[in-house]
Amino acid sequence: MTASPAVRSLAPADPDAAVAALRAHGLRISSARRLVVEALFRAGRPVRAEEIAGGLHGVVPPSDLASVYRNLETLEEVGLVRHVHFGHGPGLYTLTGAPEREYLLCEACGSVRPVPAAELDEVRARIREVFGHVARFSHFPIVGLCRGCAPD
Amino acid sequence: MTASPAVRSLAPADPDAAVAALRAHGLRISSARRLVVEALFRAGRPVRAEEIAGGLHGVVPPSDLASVYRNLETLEEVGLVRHVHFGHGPGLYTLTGAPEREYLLCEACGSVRPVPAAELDEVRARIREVFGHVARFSHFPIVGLCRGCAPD
DNA sequence: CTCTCTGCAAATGCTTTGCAAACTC
DNA sequence: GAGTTTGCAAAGCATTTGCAGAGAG
Repeated sequence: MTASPAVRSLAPADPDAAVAALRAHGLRISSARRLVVEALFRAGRPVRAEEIAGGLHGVVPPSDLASVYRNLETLEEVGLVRHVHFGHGPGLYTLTGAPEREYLLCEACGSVRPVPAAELDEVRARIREVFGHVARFSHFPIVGLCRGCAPD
Repeated sequence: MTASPAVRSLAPADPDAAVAALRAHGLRISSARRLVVEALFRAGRPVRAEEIAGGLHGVVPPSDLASVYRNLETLEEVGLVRHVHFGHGPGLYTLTGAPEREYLLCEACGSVRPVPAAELDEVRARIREVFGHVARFSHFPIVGLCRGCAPD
């Protein structure tokens, strides 16, 4: 069984593929929308809406913050984007990807450790056994103390 | 080995004990401060700052929102209070307690399931084995699908 | 040509801050 | 009295919304 093109459509490899996916959803491709997509690909990590609007330090042209938020929302509805909350700051937006990543946040040193979702499957299985609950750590990270900050 | 009085001081059983703990930290007991403490004991569940300021539906006298926030912050510093975030709304404040509770949040039906922290110790152990990370689920819940909402 | 999407500005929701007066110790 | 803490008002930050005009299909 080989990977079908349909599978790829969930995690486009580049901005053009992402734009094609948007068109497939009946969405129009404005320059503002394309820009958000480009910015997310360029960033390659979760970023604030404001960074995108600000042009990612000159990497893409600056654009309107409200439009960025509207587009991020649209892209989330379509499943191309998601966002995470580390602590109390603004939400951080990132492309949904393969491999999907989930996060461990250290509340002592502030470090964020992204891990492929599969590495948390054992933990997920344990949670499901005990509570019948299927856990996702992609919207909120697993908060605690990283190896360096935990005692002994 | 019997429980010492010192251990109890971390989780006062009533408003007076809590107030005594505050005094022990050199804090003054104003009526606004006492009121926040009373409200948290009365609520018995995580509540919004605004609910406290609003008097918890007539249970305590209404008070100033800014003072409520300031006092919640002070109480958190002292370790008497903590807060949780379920989704995007306001933070919810609660007394630190014995047994401490952590939360499972269903993103489909919105249900919140509080569980004694000890019930998550196995899960915590697994996370520590794999990642060396000591997890706490008290600031952010474990988000996912509850038993009723998860497929098969 | 139609309907979506944008840019701007203003509004919203939660939380923090400045400051003079009130209160605790 | 000295030093906290309050209440009020205003500011701050992230995000959302209204609306007329621009742009995509």
